[in-house]
Amino acid sequence: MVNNLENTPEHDDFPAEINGLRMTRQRREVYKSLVGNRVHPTAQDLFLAVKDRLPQISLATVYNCLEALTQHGIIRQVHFDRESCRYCPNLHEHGHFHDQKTGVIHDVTFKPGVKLEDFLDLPPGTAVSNIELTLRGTIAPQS
Amino acid sequence: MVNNLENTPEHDDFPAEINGLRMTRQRREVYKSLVGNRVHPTAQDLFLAVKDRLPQISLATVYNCLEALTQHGIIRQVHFDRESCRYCPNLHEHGHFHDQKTGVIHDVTFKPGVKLEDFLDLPPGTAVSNIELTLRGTIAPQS
DNA sequence: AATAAAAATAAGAATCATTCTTGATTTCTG
DNA sequence: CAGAAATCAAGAATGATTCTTATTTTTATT
Repeated sequence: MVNNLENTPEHDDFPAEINGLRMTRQRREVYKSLVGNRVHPTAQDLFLAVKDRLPQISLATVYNCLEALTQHGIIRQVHFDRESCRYCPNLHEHGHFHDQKTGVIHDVTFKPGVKLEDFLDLPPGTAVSNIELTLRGTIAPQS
Repeated sequence: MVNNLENTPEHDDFPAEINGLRMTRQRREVYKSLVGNRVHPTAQDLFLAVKDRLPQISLATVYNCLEALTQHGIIRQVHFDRESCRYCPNLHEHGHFHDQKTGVIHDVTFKPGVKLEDFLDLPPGTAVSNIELTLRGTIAPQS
């Protein structure tokens, strides 16, 4: 049988490996669909997007890819209540603002130089390894 | 048939209504189990706790009660990733610190007087109606 | 290049928290 | 008290995610 070249690097300059994770064709397509995407898609969204290029991909594989990418610190999960997980390629520390009118999710950055202790009363001795900040509300139309 | 007195106020001074929500026996027991509880229990946890007093209560009813209490602003839901919802009787604005060693969830308060704009770059015109802040990490043993 | 071992994938079954449906009770209104 | 509305119990249904298994692909070794 013909050797499958699917998982060799392609014409674009996409790396064969990121953070020690081998970039298979599936992982690469999932990742590429996420990077060019500001809407914080769900696994299902990405499944549909990737299907155009890999018609035989399965939803389970998309979940596997997202899990692998997350574990290797290449992407992040975002949670809104108990809705489907959403995924975010923005690795900078940031929160999310969910516009309740439009459903659009905006990244929200911390002001430079701000530390947790500046605005939170943390129990003594706490070492925070992960922050998840979710805001909900509306955005007034700009005049 | 004997009139059912289950839902009349009892010997304790528990109100018959809170925020416009009638306190049925089920809602009262669910709420009481949550108030005396610092561990941010799940619906399942509360179901088991309430069962001691109301052996015939169903899990679905516990969910219904928690939903009603939440809708009326009497308690709050707390989310950790996509784990089961947890419930919190603390209505003050606060976040949660999840100790990854012990699993204990601590309430974390904002320093007095702090405003969101003090530490976040919010899109202009945003009106925030809800904040969810989740921290994960560890707490060093106190010397 | 051939082969064995390891990793990744596809497909669909299984899981599990939550919601929904239905019929019975209970409470409220008049 | 009668009828309407709300609540409840029990179990079925839903839906996102995970798991299982067989197959395919990649890597390591000869």
